[in-house]
This record gives sequence, structure tokens and C-alpha cells, in this order.
Amino acid sequence: MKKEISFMPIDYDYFDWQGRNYVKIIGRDDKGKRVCIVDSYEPYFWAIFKQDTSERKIRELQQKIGKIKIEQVGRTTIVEKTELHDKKFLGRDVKALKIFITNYKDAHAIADKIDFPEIEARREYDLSLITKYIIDKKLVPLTWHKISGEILERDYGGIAESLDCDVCIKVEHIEKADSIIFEPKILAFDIEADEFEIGKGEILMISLVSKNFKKVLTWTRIPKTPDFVEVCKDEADMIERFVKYVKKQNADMLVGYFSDGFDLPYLRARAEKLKVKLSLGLDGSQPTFARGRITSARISGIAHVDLLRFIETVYSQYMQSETLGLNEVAREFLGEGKKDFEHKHSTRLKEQEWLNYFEYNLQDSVLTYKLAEKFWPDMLELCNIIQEPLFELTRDGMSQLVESYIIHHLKEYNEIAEKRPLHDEIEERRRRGRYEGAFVLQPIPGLYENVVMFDFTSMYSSVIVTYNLSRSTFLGYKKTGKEANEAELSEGKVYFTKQPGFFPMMLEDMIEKRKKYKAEYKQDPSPVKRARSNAYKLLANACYGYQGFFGARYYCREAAAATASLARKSILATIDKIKAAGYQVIYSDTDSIAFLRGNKNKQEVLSFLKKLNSELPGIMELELEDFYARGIWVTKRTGEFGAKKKYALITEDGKLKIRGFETVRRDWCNLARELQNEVLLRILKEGNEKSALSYTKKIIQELKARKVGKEDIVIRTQLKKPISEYKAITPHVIAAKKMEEMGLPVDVGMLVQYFVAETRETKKLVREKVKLPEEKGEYDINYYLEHQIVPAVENIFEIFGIKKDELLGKSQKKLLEF
DNA sequence: GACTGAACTATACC
DNA sequence: ACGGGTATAGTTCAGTC
Repeated sequence: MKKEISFMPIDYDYFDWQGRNYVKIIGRDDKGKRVCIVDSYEPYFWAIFKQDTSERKIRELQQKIGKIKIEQVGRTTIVEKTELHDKKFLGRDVKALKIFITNYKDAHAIADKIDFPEIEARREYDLSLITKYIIDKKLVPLTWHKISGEILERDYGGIAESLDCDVCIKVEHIEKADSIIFEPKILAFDIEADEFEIGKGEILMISLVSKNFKKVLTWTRIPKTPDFVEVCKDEADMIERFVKYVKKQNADMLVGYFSDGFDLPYLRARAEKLKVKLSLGLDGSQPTFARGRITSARISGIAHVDLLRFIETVYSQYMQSETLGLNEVAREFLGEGKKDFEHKHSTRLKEQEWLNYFEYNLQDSVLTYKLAEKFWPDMLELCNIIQEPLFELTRDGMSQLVESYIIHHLKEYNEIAEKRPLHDEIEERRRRGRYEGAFVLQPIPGLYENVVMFDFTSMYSSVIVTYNLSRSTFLGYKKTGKEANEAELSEGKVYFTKQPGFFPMMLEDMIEKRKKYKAEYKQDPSPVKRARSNAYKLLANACYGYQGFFGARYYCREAAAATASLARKSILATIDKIKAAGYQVIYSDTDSIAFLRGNKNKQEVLSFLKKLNSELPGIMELELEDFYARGIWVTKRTGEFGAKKKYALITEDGKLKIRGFETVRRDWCNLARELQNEVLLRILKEGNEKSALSYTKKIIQELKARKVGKEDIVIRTQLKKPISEYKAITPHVIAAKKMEEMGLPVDVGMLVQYFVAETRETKKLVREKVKLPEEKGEYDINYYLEHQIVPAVENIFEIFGIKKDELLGKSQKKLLEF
């Protein structure tokens, strides 16, 4: 029976049937029905001929290649047909053979057989089948399509019968459809267990939250169970009921927080031990765990999203939170955190504590659900733009996002995709070492009035576009006859053609779209418009890093180094122009310049900015970051030179912008951070140091009088590797060791907390005085004075000629007082 | 045992 | 291995006298 439906593709998978590849996509129709579509796919890859290969030779090889056959166990793969095409490869015109094969799994093996001397390269056999399918059939993830085809019942080994779907269709025709709002069914979940080590303890409870559904499953019996709690027979029964609820909820997305690394591996381990099936997949399959840098848990037919991984790549660089834990992240994005609960072993929990535990567990899922809703527009837009499925997209790092975007847009340039570098090549690239990066101007320490900050909009991206810097436009280290863009590197000059390359063109397109959607968003602020604008911004900003990344298909060290070089040249020239116009330049870092307005008014500064812009090449653009009432730059701890990457500014309406100071560093205690923040605020607001000084003295007195609470003297430092791998045993390593001895969970990536305590004997090393916050002991007044408080404010007061002794209340005359 | 510079470590800026 | 380089600063380590 024929059928035509609207289709929103969500989860992509493929299978083999009679030796051939088929793609199976789960999604929704416009009535909310769950739909599975099955489509055939004709896999192929490319063989590129060397420039001077004769037509006769090409035909001869085409014949030979057409007869290639590979016998595998239970499968024979043959070259089905070949087509000769005029294509581009790294910007060059090439003749390439499109080689169709019967099974993509053998693409690599067949490519290996095509090792004729006339073949320059074999490409695109290392792309995933799903990626190639999306490119060729234009079935873009999370975009509405019109699909027509035959309803499937018993074909392909009974795939339709075993699937929990409303309808299954064998695709005959795909076309794009008008976009209508799609609200995915989101189901969030979270587990609680006694032990942190995967599978070691029992799972005590599992919470599930979707739009109108909240539940906690447990097997603990307490006298009065709240309505949202469902008591199961035992742990095994609880896991089985969890699976049932997931099925019943009929979700498009199953969302967890660190669920790739904790919840799903834990569930798998317990299910295995208890001999129950964790059949979460729509086809009844159990989650599969793909090993990568981080293991990913895939559930067939449902997009499992681990929000933590998406947040790490997409949001973390713009976030205020000091950790990416659910509590802080939820507080930042939702204004609501986790429930308070003191973790104890389940055997020691009292009745009321169980009630709190259930609520705590439920709240984690509630937060995860709300975050998923909040981030949905971003996931949707990125899927549409990058064209990779949600599961992959939410796990990709920045370079992979850029690379996927490139690969899905190459056809607009008739380009064949470059291969992924192999291990040896990556090693070689890494051996080439670093190249010179950004320019940072050393500031002259002081308190300044009327500071102006200019910065270049997306500087590195606009340099890449303006000077056409990329792998395929790179001409080499020697000047050829033609006119070319040049850049000076430490190893010599490099040249890039002026003939536009696909990489800079794609980037220019991203920048234009970002501008367009940003303007649209300002006109009509909606989460979708914001998400679209942000997605292009994210991608555009990552393109520079991509070209310098040794794992990239389109890696080009020269292009990356030239980008940094031309950016340096550009900002230095701009600094000179600002100076020549009579302004005093205070500071500059990479793409920003701070200078004093002096006796000029704001309008004059703005028209000067306009003039500067008219002189900039290509798409480079300088903009006003802001006007500031005051700004402060300090010296380095050692020496009298100005410290780079460390300053504080205040706008005319009193908003602080603090960079680099201890205040913004999480590895300093709150006491020092809050004091420094207050000191900076007072000085910048009042224009002098007087009240800041008395405030500092007050805090020092409180410290000396032991009036400071423990929470303000705790130092938090991240454990970046396993304890055993540390060469230097630092205070935070000692704290981690102590935690381990006490049986507390110690994981790589965690923030270790400790304070420096007073000891009877005078100890030389800080680490000998380390205590955990829960340990008894008084803080070491001298340590906090000399190593936290004084260093945090010393350099600031030094600007006013105030020395350390005066801060500490010791008699000392101000040197600069006359 | 005190001193000193190098090494190691964490974190921030853009 | 899973974007780049630039920069500050604390603590320990290893060598010297």
C-alpha cells in the first residue's frame, strides 16, 4: 500500500539485508505518530586520477576497477558500476571515478585494491554511511520532509514487526517540506546508587521526568510513600519497570546528565548482574556503548543525549559557572539548583532521609528535563545547519562540528572530501610544534580615567576570509608569478592564492548568516532566532582553531600561523594609528585595544572609529566594545612591569568587568576573591584607594581574630589526572589522597577542597598543613595572610604607593606622599 | 639546612 | 587525539653552597 507522510527524522541507523546496506530512520509525522522509514543506499567512494592521465588509460582502469570483487565470510562485495566525473579536490580540477559498491562495509578493502600508479588518491570511504546518506539523499536531521513509499510489513527480515513504531515505510521519494514547529518528546532520567564505581553498589532509585510525568522508582519500603514514588519488588524489578516506563513514555529523546559516563553504564552493569534485559531500544535492543575518547551510549530508535557533553562543547566557554556540575549549570541557566541532601550509605538512611532522597533524585531529572527544553532550540538549529543527527551532534567536539559542517556543504563546491589523517600523519603534524600566536601589549600599571575599548569583530575569522587562508589556497613558501596574499612566519614568508577557496568562502557565508540572524533576532527576539545566530557564531569562531588542529581533515599549519601573523600585523597597525591620532594606548590583547579618551568626546572617538574602519581591508571590522569610566592595570608579582591579561574596568553605570584577577580564579579562597573584588569595586567607583584600604584592614583584622568562616578559606583545585600520575605532590594532591583514605569518591576532573591548617610544629611545605574541610583544626592565619590576602590586593595598592606593611598595620610611611 | 631557579601544575584571556 | 597560542602565579623539586 502506498503512503505519503510528513516526516521529521530523528534517529539514524543502518542495517544489512542480503549483503546490501539499508538506512533505517526513526522519527515523527505531523500527527505525532512514531514513524520508521527504510531506504536503500547505493554506497560509493572516489578514485582521483593524476593530472596527466590519458583518456585511454582512464577507460582501461575503469574497466579493471569495474571487475573488483571481495569475498568476505558470508558476503561478497563487488564494484557495481563506475562513473567518470569532473570534480574538484582541494580546489583543483580533477577527473575522478565514482565507484559504486554493493556494501559500504567493504569500501576500505576495495579502495585498498585500487592502488594503480595513475590514481592520485582514493577518498570518502572513511565517512560514516549515515553522513553520506544524508548528503546524497538530502534527508537533513530535524527538518520536515515529505516522504512517499510503500508500507512495510514483513520485508527485510521482519524489521517492521520487531519495531515499536506506528508505521514503517519503504521510501521511494523524499522532498523538503514546509517547516512547522516540532516539539520533541523529551524524557529525562537520573539514577542514585550506593557506590560511585560503576556497578559496584545497588541502584537505589531511578527518576523519570517528561512533560506531564514525574516518577521515582525504588525498591525501598518506607511507611509513608509519596505519590510520585513507585515501590518495586527489588532492584531487578525496578530496572524492568524503568524500561517499561521508557517505552510507555514514547520519547524522541532520552536525556541524562553525565549519563554516557554514569547512569547508563551503571544500569547496564546492574542489569547484567541481575540478569534482566535493559531493552530500551525501539527494536528491543540494549544500549550499545561505542568506545571513543569518551564512551557514548546509543539506544536504537531514541536519541540518547548526555547534556553534559553538549554543554561542554557548546556553552562552557561562555559560562560563568566554575564547574559543569548539574547544580551550578542549572543555577546559571534556570535559576534553580539541586535539592540539598547529605549523601549517606543507604543502610544508614532514616525514613525522613529517604523521603528527601526521593525528592533529590526527582529534582535532578526535573533540572535535566528543563535544561533539555532550554537547549532544544540550539540542538535543533545545530542539527539543521551542520546536518548531522542529534546523537552524534551532541557528542561532537568543536573541531568535529566544524568538520561535519564542511563535509555536508562540500557539494556546493563540487569538492571531494579530504581523508581523515592517519596515526602517523597526526604524529608528524604534532612534531611540527607550535607557531607564534597573538600579540599582547604590556600595559603600564595605573588607574586610568575614560578608557575606550575597541575590538575586531570575529578577528581571526575575518582574517581568514580577507586573506583567503586555507589548505586548498596555500601556494607554498616561494613566490610564484601570480599575485598572492602573503604572511610572514618565523620560518619565512608564505603565500596564498587570491582565487577564493571553499574554506574561506564557507566561513564568509557563516559570518554573513550570523550577521543576518543576529539582526533578525534583534528585530524579533525568539529562542529560535537566537539559537540560529549563536550556532553560526560558534562555528565561525571555531574555524581558526580547526585549521590549526592536528586531527583535522583540512589541517593547514601555515594557514593557521598566517592567520595569527596577519592578525598581529593588523592590530599593531591599528595601535599605531590610534597613537598617531593623539590617544594614549594602554593595553591590547589579540583583537582588542584599550586607550584613553583624553580630552576628546565620545562622538569624536566614534567618528575616528569610522575612519579606521574605512581603511581596513576585506571584511575586517573594528567596533566599539564600550566606554569605561575608569580602568586599572597592575604590575606582575615579580618585577615592576605591567601584568598582561589582568585588568578591571567599570562602565559609567557602575558595571564591573574584571579579567584575570584572583577574583575570577576558582583556585583562590573566597575570602581573598571577595576582598579583591570589593577593593577593585571601591577604587574604580571612587577613583581613589581610601575606603578600599580601610576595608582591607578590617578584613585582615577579622582574619587575625579567627572570625572568618571555614567556607571562606577553603581552596578548591581541580584534580586533572589520577593521583599516581602527579610528579609534584601539591596541596590538592594531598587533599585528594586524604579523601581516598577516608573512602570518599575521588575522580579525575573533580574539584578537590581543602584548607591550610595551623600545626604545632612549624612545617615548611604547604602540603604538610593541608586538611579537608570536614577535618578539625584552625586555619593558619599566617598562610592566609601571606599567601592569599596580601597577594590578592598588594599589587593593587602598590599603584597608590601603599606597601604591604601598611596593609598589615605595621608603621610605615607612604613613600609617595608629599 | 638555606637558597634558587627549573619544573610542574592550575587557571585565565582572547 | 578529539580547537589554537599567550600569560600569570603558586608549590614542589633538585641542585648549589
